[in-house]
This record gives sequence, structure tokens and C-alpha cells, in this order.
Amino acid sequence: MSQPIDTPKTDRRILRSRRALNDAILDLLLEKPYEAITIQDITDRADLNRATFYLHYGSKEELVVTALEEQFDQLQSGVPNLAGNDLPAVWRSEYLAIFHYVADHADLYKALLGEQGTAYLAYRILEYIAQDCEMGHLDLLGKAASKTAVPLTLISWHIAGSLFALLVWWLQNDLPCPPEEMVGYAEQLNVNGVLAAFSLPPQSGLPAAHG
Amino acid sequence: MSQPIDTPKTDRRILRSRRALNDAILDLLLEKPYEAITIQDITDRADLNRATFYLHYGSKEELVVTALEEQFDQLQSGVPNLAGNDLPAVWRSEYLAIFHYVADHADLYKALLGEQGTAYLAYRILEYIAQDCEMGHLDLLGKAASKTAVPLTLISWHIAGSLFALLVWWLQNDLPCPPEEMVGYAEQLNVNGVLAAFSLPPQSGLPAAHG
DNA sequence: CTATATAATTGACATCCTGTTGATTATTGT
DNA sequence: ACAATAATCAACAGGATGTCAATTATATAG
Repeated sequence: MSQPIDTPKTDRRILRSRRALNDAILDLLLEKPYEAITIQDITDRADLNRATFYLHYGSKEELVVTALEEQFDQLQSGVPNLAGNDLPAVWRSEYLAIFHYVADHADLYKALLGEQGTAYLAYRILEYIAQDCEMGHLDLLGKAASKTAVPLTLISWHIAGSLFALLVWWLQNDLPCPPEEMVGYAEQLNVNGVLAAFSLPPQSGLPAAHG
Repeated sequence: MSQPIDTPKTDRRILRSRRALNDAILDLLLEKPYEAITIQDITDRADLNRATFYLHYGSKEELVVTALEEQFDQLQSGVPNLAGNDLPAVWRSEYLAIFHYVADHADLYKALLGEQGTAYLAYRILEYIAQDCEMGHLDLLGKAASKTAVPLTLISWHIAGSLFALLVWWLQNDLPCPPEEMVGYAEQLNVNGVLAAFSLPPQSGLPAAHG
């Protein structure tokens, strides 16, 4: 997203070190709570000197954020582009992608979003979802919001908060139901709830959440 | 909530130390981000030796949770008991209490719930709200949930997540509107959204959110 | 009111984590 | 193959943490 994948000028050692640090923290997050991971742990796992870490990253937070960017790119690339379709279809497509992605990396996100995680990341994720909501659905939500006194930004944060809480619950309870079921719940609570609050028709073809 | 307020057998020094530590961390949270506060900082501010801290609390987290219990008790005592009234009235009463309470301690909660805070506390608060929802409104929500396939617990987490996100947004934007306005938004998005999703009538007497 | 038992407080110790600096080593481009 | 570059490393100083034995303040019995 930020750097071209193949810049011949960058030193081979840099790529090797960054890759090793990147993999190391993702490994360690599956074994220890975030707070308990030290720079020494990371560089031990990466087979590097501790000082080398500071040549590439200023802090643990910076490394984690960078490591997760990679993961998010993976998520985004998996979402089919439905621009031009109706909002409910786009919404369900994104929800399906999100819940499947989280299911695929459940251990990692259980560590990151639970009480052992870091508020910095949780807040960034909440903000990311809210902004994605606001940017992506300006058209229909904007129309809906104009009929009410609720600012568009608050609607987005409401949706983001709901999705965030559902994800936390799902993870902390060890994924007790499949992603499709969660998407059904999220649609009913979140999407239809918001639409109904603004007297808009519910999304077409909502299946009764399967039991 | 846990201890009788006046047990003559407890050593005067204990009460004095606990009170001092309690006040110290609440003071410091207004000046430094949570992670940056050290045990030394706390005991310096409390005029105690650093070792004394460990006689009373096992960690910073434990102290903060204890210090906040006091605050929460203060909140609970301010909520009028409306048992027997209809759900919307109870709901609005609680929302008003929450938003006013947060406004009264805005600096503290901005520090605790922002990206400088701690995931441990944020998660505890989210869980607390969700459980409060589930326990307090079993009657009407239970009826509603029985008509759908959405588990009651998920409805509660949805509501808690929405409220949590609205509070975070409100705090991070330096309380750009009065508590009453936020309660109006929360009612429309959250309460009426949920009710509408389950084909229940919206709460009586909902005022058009004032502009 | 005093003396004694109790236990809260303290100063000091060993250990660990952090961030940086100068010396060493590997890589790039000529 | 060689010189310039800069990434890596070992070692250092500064702080934070958690835990002692020794000291001091408190509560209670006589």
C-alpha cells in the first residue's frame, strides 16, 4: 500500500530484518499477552540483536501496526468490488469478508482485542471501521441522515461500535457460531436497526437467521 | 460496595495509604497517559514509599479498577430507581445519568478510553455495560428476542458497543454537544433502532432531537 | 497511662527492560 | 575486485520492578 514491493535499491538486510521482526511479533502475540512481550523477546525470535530493532521501528506499537497493515491488505483484496450495487448488498459483502477474515485469524485477534490487548490498536480499529462506514456509504446514509438530526458521523460510530462489540464477543467466546450466522445477526441488529430507525425499508432478501 | 465504610478494627494507616494511592492515580491520569505512569510516580504523589504500594495492590490495573469502583458507585447512586416503569423511561433515565456522569469526569474518561488508555479497562467497561443491559432489561428485550433468532446476549453487546463508541467519539471530540443531545441521538440510533429491528413500537414521547 | 504484641512502613538489593554509541561486518555500485 | 555506504552488533548507563530484613507507628490488655 505504501511502498512498491520490489525496489532494487533497498538493502537485502533491511528486508530480511523487517520480515523477521514482522513475523516474530505475530508469532509472539499467539503465545503471550501484548504487554508481556519485550523488545528482547521479539529480537530473540527474529535472531537479531536488540539494537537492530530500533534501526527499523521506534516502538512495539509501530511494529504491530505495520505488521497488521499487511493483514488488512489481505482482507481488502478479498472483498469483491460491488460499486454501483445497492447498499445492502455491499454491506453484506463487507460483513461476510470481515467475519471470515477474523475467523481465519481468530487467535491473533483474540489476543489483540481482548483485555490483554492494547487500547491503542482497539481504538485504531474502531476508528478505521467508523471511517470506512462514513466514506463508503455516504450516499444512502446521507439521504437517511438528512431526514433526521443525527449527524452522519455519529451513525458511523454507532455502526462501528456495534460491529466491534459483536466481534469482541465472538472472539472471547471462541467463535461459538459460524461467520454466516454472525453476519445474519449483525445485519438484523445493525443494518436493519439503523434503516428502521430512519423509516427506510429493510434490506431486500434478508434471510431469517438460521438456527 | 464490598467493605463496610467504617470498620474500627482496620488500621488508620491502611485507610490513609489506600486513600492517598487512590487519589494519586486519579490525579496522575489527568496529567500523563496511563502507560507512562509508574508506581514510583504514584507513591511520590501519595507521599509513600514505593514498597508500600505492593502492600495494598498487586498492580497499577488493580489500583485503577478499585479507584473507579468508587466513581461508579457515585454514578449508580445518582440514577433514580424507576423499577416498574416502562423500558423506554428506564432507558432514558440511565442514558441521561451516564452521559451527565461522563461529562462531569470528562478529562478522566478521555484519558482512560482514548488510545492512550488501557485495553483492560475499556474491555471491562464494555462488558459492564453489556451485562447491565442484559440483566436490567430481560423483560422487554427477552420478549423481543424470542421473536427473532438473535440471542439476547448479542443484543446486549450490540447496545453496549454502540453506547461505548458514542461515548468515545464524544470524549475525543471534546464534548461538542450537551449530554441531552447525545441522549437523543443514542435513543434514536440505539433504542429505537433495536426496537424497530424487532417490529416493536418506538418508545413513547421521543422528542425530535433538537438542533 | 504504660507496656507489649501486631503489622504497616521503609531503605536497600538484585533483576530486568530500555535506548544509545562506537566498533564491526555485510552489501551495493563502480 | 574494491571502496563507499550503512546495517548489524556488544557493551553501557539510566530507570522500573518486585522483594527482603529492619524500623516505626498503631491497637489493645493490664
